[in-house]
Amino acid sequence: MGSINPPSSFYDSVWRVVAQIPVGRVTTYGDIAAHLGRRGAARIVGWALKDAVGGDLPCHRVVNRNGVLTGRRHFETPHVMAERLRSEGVTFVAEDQVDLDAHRWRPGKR
DNA sequence: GCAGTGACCTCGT
DNA sequence: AACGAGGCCACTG
Repeated sequence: MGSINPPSSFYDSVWRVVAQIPVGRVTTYGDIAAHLGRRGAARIVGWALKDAVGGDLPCHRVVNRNGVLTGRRHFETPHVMAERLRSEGVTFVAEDQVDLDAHRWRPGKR
């Protein structure tokens, strides 16, 4: 807050929202896209995260509508995503599926 | 400027 | 209920 910067592109907006995800919480692509005003841009969110893998953005806290770690295969190693979420206290209902009902976070709430 | 891509979502059968 | 196909939008070559 305080200093706001105009988003250079849609990616910047996504990265900004993802960077505000608290620890131990997860969000979905559709929620981010909807928060940005683009419901059909859910795929673009994934693209932005792909460019953010290896950066300082908690891309592992973004899951699909089912809570499945769809992007784990794009990480350095497939198990990194789940390991990180578990390390933050996120519960799993399956090997590659997190409990959305327990850690669902919505953008804008910081 | 055109075409291809893709870590999704929704609808139809 | 489960499976398949299409649509959508923004970025890169």
